[in-house]
Amino acid sequence: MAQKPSIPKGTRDFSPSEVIKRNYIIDIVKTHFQTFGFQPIETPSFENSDTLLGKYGEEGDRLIFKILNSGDFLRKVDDVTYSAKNANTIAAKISEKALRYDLTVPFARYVVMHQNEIDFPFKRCQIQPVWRADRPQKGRFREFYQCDADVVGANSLLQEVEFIQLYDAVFTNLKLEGVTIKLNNRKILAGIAEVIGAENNLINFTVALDKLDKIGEEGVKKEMLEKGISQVSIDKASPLFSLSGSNIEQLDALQQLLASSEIGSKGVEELRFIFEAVAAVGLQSAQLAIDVTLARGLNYYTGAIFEVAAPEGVKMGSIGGGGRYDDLTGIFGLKDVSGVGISFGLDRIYLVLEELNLFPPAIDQSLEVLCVNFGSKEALAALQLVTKLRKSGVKADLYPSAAKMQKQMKYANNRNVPYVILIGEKELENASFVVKNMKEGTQKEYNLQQPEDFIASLK
RNA sequence: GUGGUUGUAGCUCAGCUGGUUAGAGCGCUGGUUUGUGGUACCAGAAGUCGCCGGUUCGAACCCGGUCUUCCACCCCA
Repeated sequence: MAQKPSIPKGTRDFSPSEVIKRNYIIDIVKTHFQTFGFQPIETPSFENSDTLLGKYGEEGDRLIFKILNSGDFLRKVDDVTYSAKNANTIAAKISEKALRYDLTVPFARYVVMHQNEIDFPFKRCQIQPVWRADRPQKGRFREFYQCDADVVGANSLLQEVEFIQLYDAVFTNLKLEGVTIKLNNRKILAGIAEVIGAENNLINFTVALDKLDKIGEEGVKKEMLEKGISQVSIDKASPLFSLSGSNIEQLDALQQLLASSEIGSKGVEELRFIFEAVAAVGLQSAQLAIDVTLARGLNYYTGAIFEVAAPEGVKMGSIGGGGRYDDLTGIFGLKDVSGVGISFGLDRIYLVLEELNLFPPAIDQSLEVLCVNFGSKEALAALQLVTKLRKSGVKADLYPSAAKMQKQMKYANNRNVPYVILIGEKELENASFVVKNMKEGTQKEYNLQQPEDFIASLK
């Protein structure tokens, strides 16, 4: 080992306690996915490049990890292409596969490929890693997990309501209180653009609007001007910046503002339905808030747009997001299939739970009982006891060597083991075993033939 | 992809304008205590100063490159 080994930037190793905590989150997410009726699927880590490229915009294409072809791939590149030194052109020749960038596009591909086996509406969930050649920051990695739930083939707005409930159920179960589910509708954005006369500049308009909480009203207006939106249009959009009051009040204000726009009115109507339905079923711990500045990946959303913000005071980007896309599978040739879905950002939820100290206290308790090893004869009796404990479902272990007692006790202490069992010469003679409660420092003796008494005390 | 920032013992960090054998706390190992951890006291081990190159009599410190960390853009989970 001449050189210290390392891992690529933006990737991480997970230690035992980290894996346990990640699994804790995954288990909760998975449980609720299932109780809401979603069926799990998995797709390959890498796809054909043409499945992914062009689906996330120019910016997205740049962030897709491309996989080099096998063999003597440079042979396929002719001299003209080679000497032109255009990375994209050459990449297309030497790379035909790429790591998946999210779970939604592979899912769309899956639906199209399996359309004849699927019973629609199809509710699927998927928990797998994705990769992005992004520049890492806190909460931004190049390899991270997404937990997605989507429905295809159902136009009803009840789906949107259900996803809000799903978010609420998961975050409530995780004890993460005070998350805000922000809600918007693409139709409202389109309506606003129409009303102010910027419909040809919709994307620039919404991208700028999306930055409101970051750069403020003046910043947004400045960016809109730079992006070619007229001062007249910007002035007309002014009421948006002063939108306030309850969700219903904001909806009323929007309704007035968008009265002349058919699509905008439709968006307000949809949003109102969702709010009223959610109010009727109630939420346990999450807040639902209308946010007209919410734009997100405008590439394919056509209706509702969701984003989940961590509780106030936690500095973290969104911990979940999603929306409706009326024609996602269209890009793969299957028309008129509506889809709506959400995603949980596992890695960010982990960081938030860690910051707020919300993991269950005993979560990293990988061992309940450790038997001290006093030597070959005693260890055999201890192993028999350990075997019985394990059969009863107790996480038990025997220290493998007759090391110094101090060392064994210290090991138990460091591993957070609540009970240590001692079977030495004395105990063997009495056919007993001593249990030390590591937290309280007390000891109790049990009959070696009747470990049930001890096991019962653990429950 | 653009601009900036960081890297010293297992961990968290000191290290003055470049000057002999690079320090602390925690952790680790051993001992006080050969059947008792977490507290206390004593002792000890442990670092190619991220990596490569340059300037210099001399570099952890200055310069260049590179990797990594974090931050602001971009974008996003």
